[in-house]
Amino acid sequence: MRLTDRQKLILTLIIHEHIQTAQPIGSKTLVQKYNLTLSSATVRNEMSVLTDYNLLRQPHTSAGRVPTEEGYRFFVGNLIHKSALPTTTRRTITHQFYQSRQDVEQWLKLAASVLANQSQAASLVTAPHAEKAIFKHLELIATRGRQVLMVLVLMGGEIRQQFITLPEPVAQERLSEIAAQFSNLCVRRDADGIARMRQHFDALGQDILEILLAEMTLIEESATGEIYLDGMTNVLSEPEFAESDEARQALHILEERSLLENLLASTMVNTDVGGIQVLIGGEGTWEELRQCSVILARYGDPKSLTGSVGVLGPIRMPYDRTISTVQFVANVLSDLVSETLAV
Amino acid sequence: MRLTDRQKLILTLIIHEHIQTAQPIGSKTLVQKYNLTLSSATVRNEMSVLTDYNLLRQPHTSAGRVPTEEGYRFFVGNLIHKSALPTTTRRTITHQFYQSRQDVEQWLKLAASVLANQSQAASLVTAPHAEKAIFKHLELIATRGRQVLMVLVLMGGEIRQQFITLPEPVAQERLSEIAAQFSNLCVRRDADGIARMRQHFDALGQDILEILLAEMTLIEESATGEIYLDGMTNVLSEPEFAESDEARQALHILEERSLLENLLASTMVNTDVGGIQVLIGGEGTWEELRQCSVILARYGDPKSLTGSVGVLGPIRMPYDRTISTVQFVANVLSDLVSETLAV
DNA sequence: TTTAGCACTCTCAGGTCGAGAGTGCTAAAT
DNA sequence: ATTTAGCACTCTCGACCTGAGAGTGCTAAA
Repeated sequence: MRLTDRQKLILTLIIHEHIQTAQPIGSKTLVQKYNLTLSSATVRNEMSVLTDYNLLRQPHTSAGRVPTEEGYRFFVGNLIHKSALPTTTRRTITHQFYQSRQDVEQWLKLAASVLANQSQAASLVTAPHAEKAIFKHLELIATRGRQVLMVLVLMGGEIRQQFITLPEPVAQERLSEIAAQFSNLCVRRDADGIARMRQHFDALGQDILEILLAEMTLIEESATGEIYLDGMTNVLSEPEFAESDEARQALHILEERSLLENLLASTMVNTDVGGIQVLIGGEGTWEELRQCSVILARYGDPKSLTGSVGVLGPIRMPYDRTISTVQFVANVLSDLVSETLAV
Repeated sequence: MRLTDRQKLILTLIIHEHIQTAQPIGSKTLVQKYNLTLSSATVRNEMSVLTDYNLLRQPHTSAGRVPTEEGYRFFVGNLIHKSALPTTTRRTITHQFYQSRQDVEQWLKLAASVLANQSQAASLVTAPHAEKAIFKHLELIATRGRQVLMVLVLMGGEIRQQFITLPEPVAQERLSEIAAQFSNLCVRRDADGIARMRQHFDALGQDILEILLAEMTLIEESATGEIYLDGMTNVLSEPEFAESDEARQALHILEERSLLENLLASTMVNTDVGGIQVLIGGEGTWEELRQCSVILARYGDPKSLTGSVGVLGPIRMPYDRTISTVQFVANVLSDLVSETLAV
């Protein structure tokens, strides 16, 4: 599909205008508003062509034109000029990160909050997660009776805590001893590697080893880390969701962890760190997202820890700005992660 | 305000019917539907009285009656018969808890999910939190360079992790030594107690001690632990929120952590473990919740760890069932917490 | 005290109507 | 070969009207 420059201009203007007003745009309005040196009739003809190409659509005969999903896709793919985020915005964001508590959880929450505010849409951020779980450190803390708190630290900084119940009460000194043994023998090993160390431990140690293995397998199997959401109410205030329950459906995806993981997994599979994915109107696969667009980026260290960050908003979304924002936040997170967490 | 039995019956029936239909209820409908041995005229007279008492309201002259907030309050305060939750439901819930992973975080998520499903409303659950932070265990794990991962365990099982930056790189053995020193000297002490141990530590130890103190103070100052939410989309599907943005406002409270903490703090202040608070229509204080009711209970061990659990739904809510559910989930959590976490 | 009867009120769904915005087509102008 | 003016046509949207239906309050009788 080859468009003339004028057609591209008109498509761009219509999208631009529609994003602001949420209304169908007519030929006359367009000419007036942008002082085009064209008559409305000419614009009408071009619009007609764009409609044939399925880039524009009329809600009904004799209303203005509205971009189709394909229109948006063409726009995002070919016409968008990747504007860098204004320096002031970038400074504001960076500032917030560097003055927050030095804590991964805080950073992720902050990233979600910043994205939600900047884009006025719902944001989602997943914790950095390694494909392979590599052991770093184990801690066992007696609580009472046979209950023991197990804290497992992986290379890269992922931490999991869990209460386990031992066959019989064990003194704290004994637990610390075993934990130290693990931390010495198993550091930098994966689940298989740890399994092979089995004979170095006594009965109690072996019990704990089994639990540890189960836990590490569990971590590896989960496709993504913890998921942080923010700004869901932003989406609700968009006019296109005023009275249908389309918004409810879209937000439902965010709430249902398993759906969300699917979405992330299938979208991120081809995306490298630094890359960005734009999913417009569900792309035929996600029925519930027919009215929504999702912009996702990957952050972290490609070889070890990666996570996703993105926003979900109405199709009618300021793509250039939002894409820049998502990308910028992903970069900031990448920096923070590689500074503090890298293996 | 003294009501006759018949007035109480009529009020109860109207509330009951309105909760199901979300419509104003007329005298004739009421008589038919519930086979009352009364004429509609009599019911009309009684309705008129209840309207004078400000327990009922007419959306407009010559529509049926709708309960007022006060009506709901009277109902919840005086007329409700606390029905125990059906045994099967209780078993289902208990079952889910006892077959989940033994992990506080899992339990809280599960509690939120169960409540949201059972009540078809939004649910909120806060992590158990002690008024006084009492030290139990410290762990220091070298990551790289001067970055150290600090894991702090409090009596009661609250865990906080944080990256700290030391003035210079320190070997893991040295860190473990210091951590062990803390765990020995400071166990069962509060922030003040730890501060008094300052002279027992060397320079590095004192640096860490300061960070530790700051962290403990921070924990104490935060009124509640982590907050888990679920089922926000349930609220959106209620007919009264179909086309206004009242729902958005209400859900906004759930998203804005600080607002939510206020709500919890001011509501829970008079509530003991085992007790329950019902906040109907914002009670004049919470403008955004004018259309909503919040039901909250406290769980945990009154002397050490407590948290809140509750739901937020439309005013038009099946109070008896929802209250039972919230109370039941609170009890289950109390049991779990006192079994595994108690000091 | 309760109830039958009745006049009255108000909403809601449906229908009609004109204004306004926008289109596509045609024929003239560039 | 494009571009543009002109015009007939289409469709929505809000305003307005209308009648059916539901519900009320009051009065007088049971």
